[in-house]
Amino acid sequence: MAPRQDERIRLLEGVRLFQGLNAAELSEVVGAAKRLERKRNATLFRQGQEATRFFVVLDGRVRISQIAPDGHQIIARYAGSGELFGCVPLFGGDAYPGTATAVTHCTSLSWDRSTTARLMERYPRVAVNALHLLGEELAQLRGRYQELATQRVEQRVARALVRLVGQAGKRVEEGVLIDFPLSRQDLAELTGTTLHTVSRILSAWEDHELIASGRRRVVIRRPHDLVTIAEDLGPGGHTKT
Amino acid sequence: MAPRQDERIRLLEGVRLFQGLNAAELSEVVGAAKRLERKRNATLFRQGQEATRFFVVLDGRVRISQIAPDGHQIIARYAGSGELFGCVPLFGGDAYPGTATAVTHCTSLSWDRSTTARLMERYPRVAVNALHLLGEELAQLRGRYQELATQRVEQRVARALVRLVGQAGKRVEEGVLIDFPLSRQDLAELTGTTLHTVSRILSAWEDHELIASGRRRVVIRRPHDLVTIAEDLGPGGHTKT
DNA sequence: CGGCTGCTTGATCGCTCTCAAATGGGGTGG
DNA sequence: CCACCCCATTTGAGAGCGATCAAGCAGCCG
Repeated sequence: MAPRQDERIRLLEGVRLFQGLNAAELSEVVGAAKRLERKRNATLFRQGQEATRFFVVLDGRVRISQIAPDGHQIIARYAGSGELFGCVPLFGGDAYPGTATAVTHCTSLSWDRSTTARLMERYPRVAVNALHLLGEELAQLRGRYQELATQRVEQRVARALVRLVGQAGKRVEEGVLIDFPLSRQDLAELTGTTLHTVSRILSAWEDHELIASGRRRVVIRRPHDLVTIAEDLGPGGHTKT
Repeated sequence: MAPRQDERIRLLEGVRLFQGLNAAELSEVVGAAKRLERKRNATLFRQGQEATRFFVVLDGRVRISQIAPDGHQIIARYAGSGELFGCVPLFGGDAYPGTATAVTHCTSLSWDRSTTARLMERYPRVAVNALHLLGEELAQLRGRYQELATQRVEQRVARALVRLVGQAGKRVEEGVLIDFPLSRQDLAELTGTTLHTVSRILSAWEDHELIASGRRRVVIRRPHDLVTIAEDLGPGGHTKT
């Protein structure tokens, strides 16, 4: 196999949507894709735009946010390497429900609507994979929904950070760094609260040396204790020490 | 075609998961299904159980609820005729994420895991339909998530009722009745609040003759005004008259 | 070095939860 | 058919979480 092709295949190696396809098929899939590079803070697509393509992150991180008619904005999720976003064309939707922004410099592959349809038709395995991935996303969202409906802000922020550690945690000497720019405002939009409340919570945690944070930067110094806060059950005893 | 077969097909006529299948195929699908009848308040499956089957509602209404470790319960949704529930086997999940309860006497069809897989393999159209339906559910949930994150309780309750009117609204002389037993507690679990708060809100609406309600019963007398409350933007002016 | 953007912190308000108790409608069993 | 009891609902009082309003501060980039 040509080294050129080999390299191309490697791009999609970790992408679960294409799991089960062989080298030749993967190569074909990559061939049909458009590679896109975006620098930090650039927009990939906007909420309400016609959904012409769906994307896979190759490198970097992308923020998916939604804005309500009343101006309130929320962050639906962050997508990192190997993850899908803008999957509307996969299931025949019309417009993108959110806006995708590059949080770091990032590269992605994307396919247009008809190519997407053709791929799923030719390789039913892709459709099944898509079904699985969508199912997982649904499960995730259900969990977050329940969280939002039943838990206090502090707990929600803790959980959000725990999830982010899983997605983008990087060991540094102080602890575990969330490896992309993350402001208080971002955390607020991720957990359904205000930047003021997030700031107060992080300040309190900083006092307890649970985290170390700065401008758009969060390091978890004692992940285990954060998990404890995240999982703390019931409105009973809020033992914070 | 035998009238027997004809009748069986009719069962799945409105079910979008099987859209595109011809009569013979539909008949086969029905043949592989297990018919299940449950009376009011009976359980179809419980949260955490191994997900062995997936279901389609033929008649009646089913409540899907989730309970958190801390005891807080939420209602994920209500499923009516033609809708799917317990779709975990469709996308290879493990256990049911919620509990399904018959809210009214109801009948359903269900298929086991292997039959499901076989159906999707034999009729790729079914897999694609499933993808579409799941996509819609995801979009719905995203909307409700944003709602929960950004709106006041009164607005959320109004929206929940508006949705329920769409799903189960029935014209009666006073207005539009939500056509299944619906308690204050149910509405609270549907909107992420408490039954007390819901009770107060409904009482206020009742005073304004916007609704008429009773024990597990809600009639919307002025749907248009309810929609106004539901869509009322911004924290600006809460003009309630 | 200057201005912008993100962060902190105080003060206050009010929505909503919590706790408590009373009321009443409806279904059930005798 | 009636009486009783259970359960849904209502309503009050009070507390508190978190939003809102309002400044001031400090990195960082240009």
